[in-house]
Amino acid sequence: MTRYWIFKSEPYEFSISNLAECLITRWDGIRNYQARNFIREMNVDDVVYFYHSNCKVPGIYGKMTVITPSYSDPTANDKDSKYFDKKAANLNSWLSVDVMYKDKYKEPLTLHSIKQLALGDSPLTSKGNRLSIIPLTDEQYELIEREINTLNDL
DNA sequence: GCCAACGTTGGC
DNA sequence: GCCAACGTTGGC
Repeated sequence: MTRYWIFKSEPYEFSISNLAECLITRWDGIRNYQARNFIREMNVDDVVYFYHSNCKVPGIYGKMTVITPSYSDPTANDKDSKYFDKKAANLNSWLSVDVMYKDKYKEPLTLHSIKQLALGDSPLTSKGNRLSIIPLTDEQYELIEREINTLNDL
């Protein structure tokens, strides 16, 4: 069963353009239990939208796919990593997946536009949302995908 | 830069 | 186990 997700990143840290260059990256440094539990549910070929947060125009800027099952996030136990967690209980305290670049949109789907869609309840559009990994229902995915395709003549 | 919302921490 | 204080996220 293919599932659909949104991953957030601050573009100053890592952007869709960075991913378009390196093509494959490990999505690591997630240090929130709810987000970690979502990573655990991921499967190869899951579809992920790349969301730019904390920037001038927040929104969905591209697409990627999950290319590995979840695995222990090596940065949690790496003293030299900025994501080092000295309290991490064990190797599986935190999880990563690898993702592969798929698309970078000429016209991003802005948060403003997303709020016009009838997504229903989602951490994406609720106030004060800080969740960096957000699951989408099939219906939410369809709405978003259709809007992006319209915007980009896909 | 402001500040609301939320997760985490730590004293009790 | 409660909850106030604190730190961080992220839209505006």
